Amino acid sequence: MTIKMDQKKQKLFEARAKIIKAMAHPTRLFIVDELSKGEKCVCEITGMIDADISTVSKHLSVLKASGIIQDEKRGSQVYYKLKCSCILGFFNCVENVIKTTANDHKKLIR
Amino acid sequence: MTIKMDQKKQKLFEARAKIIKAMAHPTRLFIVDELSKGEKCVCEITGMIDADISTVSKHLSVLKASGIIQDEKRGSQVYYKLKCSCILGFFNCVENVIKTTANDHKKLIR
DNA sequence: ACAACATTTGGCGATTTTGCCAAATGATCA
DNA sequence: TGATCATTTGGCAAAATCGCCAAATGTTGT
Repeated sequence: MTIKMDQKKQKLFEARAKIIKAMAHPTRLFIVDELSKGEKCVCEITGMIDADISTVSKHLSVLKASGIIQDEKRGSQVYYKLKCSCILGFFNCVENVIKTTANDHKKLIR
Repeated sequence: MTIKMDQKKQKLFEARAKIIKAMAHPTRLFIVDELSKGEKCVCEITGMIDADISTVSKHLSVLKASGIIQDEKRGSQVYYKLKCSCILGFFNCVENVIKTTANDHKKLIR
């Protein structure tokens, strides 16, 4: 019900938003950043995050449902890894936006 | 209170998440996509979206607050445009994730 | 089978986001 | 000045998200 005319277009943007939404949380962003260095099991990830294990698990399932990461069970542990390394391009651009904003603030002060 | 040890790291990921969060909505994604083709005034944008004008205006202000877009008033109209074209890299990657997921589903069916 | 470990799921209150309406603000023009 | 157009802001109810606890599930080793 948001974008006019085209039903398909609407669905397309919803699908895209779901993926971006999956990254739209500090903890999940941190997880993606860590996984970009290589696969990790849940216990390694929870060791780095100050939240309940169940909370971390839910963050992981959001990322998995979006198709950004994938899991693999080995013994009693579950290992997660990125499915698309292009995700890292996000960070570069985000950093760019942060820098630009910081620069604009400086200009205002000058 | 999410990522262990480092206070600065925490703030960094929060700042990044804020920017990604700004894109994490179908309507806002649509707006960014449209603005990637060139600047547009609010009335042009609202003409393409089936929602209250005030709703669109609020979406625009979220994008503006995140530093992704900027506005410029000309006469009685306000024109918006992207601040960083790298934002478009997001779409490519998102499309990639969607395709990969679709492929995985096909494999399951086969 | 039982205890211990790793992870996920259910549920629930607290917080945040969303979207509409109505009202306010600002610019243009008669 | 008053009317009208363009846009933003305030407020509020509905919906979605977040994070904890407790409980369930699955695995390993005894």
